[in-house]
Amino acid sequence: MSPRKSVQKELTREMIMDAARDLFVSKGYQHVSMRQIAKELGYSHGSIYYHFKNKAELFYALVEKHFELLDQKLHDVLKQKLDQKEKLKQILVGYIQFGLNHQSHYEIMFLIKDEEVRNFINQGGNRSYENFAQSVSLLSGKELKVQEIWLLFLSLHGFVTHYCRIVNSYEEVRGLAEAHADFLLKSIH
Amino acid sequence: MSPRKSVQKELTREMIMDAARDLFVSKGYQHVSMRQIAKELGYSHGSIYYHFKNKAELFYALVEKHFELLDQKLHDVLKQKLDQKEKLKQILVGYIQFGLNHQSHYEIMFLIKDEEVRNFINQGGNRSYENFAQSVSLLSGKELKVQEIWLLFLSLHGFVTHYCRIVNSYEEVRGLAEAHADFLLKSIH
DNA sequence: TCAATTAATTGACCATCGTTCAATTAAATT
DNA sequence: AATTTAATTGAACGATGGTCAATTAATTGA
Repeated sequence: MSPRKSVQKELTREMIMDAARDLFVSKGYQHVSMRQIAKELGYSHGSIYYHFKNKAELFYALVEKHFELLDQKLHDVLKQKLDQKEKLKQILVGYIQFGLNHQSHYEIMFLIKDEEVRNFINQGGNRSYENFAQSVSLLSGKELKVQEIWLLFLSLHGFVTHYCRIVNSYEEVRGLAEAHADFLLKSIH
Repeated sequence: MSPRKSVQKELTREMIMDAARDLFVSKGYQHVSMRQIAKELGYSHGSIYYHFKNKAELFYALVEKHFELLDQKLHDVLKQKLDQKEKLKQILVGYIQFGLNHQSHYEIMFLIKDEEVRNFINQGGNRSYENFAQSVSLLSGKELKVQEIWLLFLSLHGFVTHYCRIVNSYEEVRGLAEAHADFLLKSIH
């Protein structure tokens, strides 16, 4: 009701991000409004603009955290006790798994074309891709052209893109995802 | 200015589609408004709703035609004088070419997640895919699992998806597209 | 301690969107 | 010529993302 609430009740970036995450994940970027997020929090929509420049920046703040998660996932696979061939497959499958279990964020990371959102991306995306590429290169056992790794990535990307929003979780396409990984690995062996 | 203009100046579905096509292709589905289309035509925005139920249906009317174009393209490749291996590659490359030279429509055909638009699709998309799959199967020379063809398609799809809107035409990535086709063909040979 | 300053929140406001629909007028039908 | 039908208009609706003066709490300094 009143401007400037007592300090215990002050809105924080974290509070906004928590509310926004749920909505974005369940409804997708386009179908969540700033007013909905504010309502969820019990604040006016204007207040969000005090903490985030606009909707795209708010979403990107969430996405950044998810890039870290993707990096973490890769790291986890690498330190598993598996032979190289197995690890390599795990990386590919793990990438698909990540994409399908964080659909709304994957959309923003790699799918959204909006100029606005576009401007925020790229740093995180490139870093994540570099990690991916280097790991594949190391584990493949043979000299791979950078181009080949890129094409491999695009092929994984196609799988995720297609099943994003068609499917509700990775589990629904686990078998096909593994087949896709095998299919692609044939190209580099 | 007046309702019900003289019959020579009557608005037609074709007129609307022509104006809309240009706008959609240059700006993308999301960034074209019904008012813009109407303005382009010199009519009020309401008039479009007399000819099309809504924006999604208008767009889908355009997309249907592009599916026919895609089918035509496939047909053209098939009747070329090439050995099977060459034809197969041409199909893959041709698919990418089509996607990148009709970006805004490709988006709707295979990328858009909006419920509204979703409902209109599928018939055309499935038929086109069936054509693609059957051709690949015929030309591959060996018994391919349906699953393999599907994964091949998803891999092509990833390429198109990524370069859609990053690039302005197929020409800019011709070399890479051909490399992608070669890369994928290694998986089924 | 209390005035001045700063920080956080509000909600009216703007321009835009897709869509609906009563009113209007030209064309077609009787 | 009267009536019916078909096509077009533009005001209106309920949304959207975003801005900003006004307001009030917290903080700072004298």
